[in-house]
Amino acid sequence: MAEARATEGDKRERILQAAIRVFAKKGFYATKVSEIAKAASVADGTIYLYFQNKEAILVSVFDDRMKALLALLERISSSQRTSEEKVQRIMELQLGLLEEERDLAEVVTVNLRQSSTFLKQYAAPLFRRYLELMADVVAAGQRDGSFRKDLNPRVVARSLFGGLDGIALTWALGAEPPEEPSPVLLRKAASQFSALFLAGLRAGAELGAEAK
Amino acid sequence: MAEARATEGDKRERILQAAIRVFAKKGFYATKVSEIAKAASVADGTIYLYFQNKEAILVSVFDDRMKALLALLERISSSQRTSEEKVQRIMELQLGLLEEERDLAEVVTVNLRQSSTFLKQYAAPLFRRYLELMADVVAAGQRDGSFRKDLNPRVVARSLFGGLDGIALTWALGAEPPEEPSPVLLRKAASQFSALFLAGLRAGAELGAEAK
DNA sequence: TCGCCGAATGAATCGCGATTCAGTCACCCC
DNA sequence: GGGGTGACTGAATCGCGATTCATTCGGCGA
Repeated sequence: MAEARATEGDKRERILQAAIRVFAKKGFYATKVSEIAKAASVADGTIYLYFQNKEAILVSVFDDRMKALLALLERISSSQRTSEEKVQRIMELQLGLLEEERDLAEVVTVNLRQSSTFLKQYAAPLFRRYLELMADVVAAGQRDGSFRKDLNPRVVARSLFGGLDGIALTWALGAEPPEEPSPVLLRKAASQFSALFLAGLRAGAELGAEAK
Repeated sequence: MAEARATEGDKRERILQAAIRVFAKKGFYATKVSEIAKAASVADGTIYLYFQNKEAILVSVFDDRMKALLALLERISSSQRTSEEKVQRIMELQLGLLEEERDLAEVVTVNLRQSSTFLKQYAAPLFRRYLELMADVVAAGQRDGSFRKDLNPRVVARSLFGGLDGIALTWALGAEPPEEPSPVLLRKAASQFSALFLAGLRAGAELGAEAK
C-alpha cells in the first residue's frame, strides 16, 4: 500500500508530533514516555531507537522548530518592506504560530522557563537569537527614521516578545479547558496590541515622555 | 537563647522560604523534597507535618504571596493618583517584586504555565484577578481621558503584564548563571518600557493608527 | 526527679516510570 | 525457499524519590 505504511521514514517525525501534543497538555515532567509512545502509535522501546532519552525529545522539538522559526524571521528581516510592516509581520508570525500550532508554542515558551539547567543552556541561545533578530529590525527602523531613537532596540524587542507572549498566554489560559480558545479573539487582541505598540514606537512619540 | 530557637512557630515559614529558593533554582519537578528539607534545616519528615505533600507546598507559595501582591495592587488601584501614575506604580510593583524576590517571581510565573491541571486550575483565577485589576486601572484612565479609548483594557493589561514579564524573563536569562543579573539593567529596561508603553497608551496616540 | 506528650527525625518502604533487551517479524538477497 | 538483517516490540528491570512511621528528644507538670 502507498500510505498504510505510515511507518515510512517518518517515525521519528510522528514521535516528535506526538510529543509536542502530549508535552503541551501535561507538561514535560508529567508526561510518561509510554504516553508519547501511545500517542505516536509506537512501542515504548521504539522511542529509544530515535532518541537518546526523554529529554532529548524535548531538545529535538526546540531544535527542529525553533530553527524553522528563526529562518522565517530572517526572511522577514531581510525583506524589502517598511520597518513598520516588518514589525507587523513579526507579530503575525509569532501569533500565527500560536494559532496554528498552539501546542508547539506552549511547549517552546513554557519549557524555555521550566529549564533543567541543560535545557536552559540549550534553549536560551536560540531564544536570544530570536530576540536579536527582532532587535535588528527595530534598530533598522530607528536608522531610517520610522521609529523613535531614544529606546534601546533590545529592550523594545523584549517588550514586543513579552507582550505577544502575554497575550498568547492569557488567550490560552482564558478559555476553560473544554472549549477551544477562539482565533477571532486572538486576532482582535493582536490588532489592538499592534496599535498600542506601534503608536508607542513611532517617531515623534518621545514628546512628553520621561524617556530618561 | 532568644533566636537560636529558629524553631519558633516559624517552621512552616522556613519551609516555604526554602521551597521558593529551591523551586526557583531547579524547577518544581526537579527538586526533591529532601532538598527543600535540607535548605530549611529540617528533617524530611517534618515537611509532612506542615504540608500534605509536595504539591501543597507549591500551592501555599501561590496562596500566601499572590494574595499579598493582589492586596498591593488593590491599594494602588484605589489610591488617589493619576491614572498614568498608577500604571507606573504597577510596573514598579511587578518589576520591584522581581528584583527583591526574584526566586518567588520565577516560581510564580514559571509554574503558572507549568501547570499540572490542578495547579493551573488553582493559579489561573488568581492570575486573572491580577489582570482584571490592571484592566480596571486602564479603564479608569480611559474614562478620565488620560488614555486613548480605542483599546480594550483587558488587552492592554495583558500587553502590560506580558511586556514586563518578557523583560524580566530575558533579564533573568540574560546573565550567565555565575553572575547575578544587574538591578541597574533592569531599571533601565523598565524605564524604557514605561516610555514605550505609556506613549502608545496616551490619549491622542490613535492618530494614524490602524486601530481597526 | 520522673513519666508523659507532642513535635521532630530520618531510615526504610513502596510505587512509579524511564530505560533495557531478548525476542518477533517483515523483508530481501542468494 | 532459506537464512540473514535490522526495525520494532513490550514486558521486566532498576533506580529514584515521595511518603511513612517507629523511634528519639526536649520540656513540663506533678
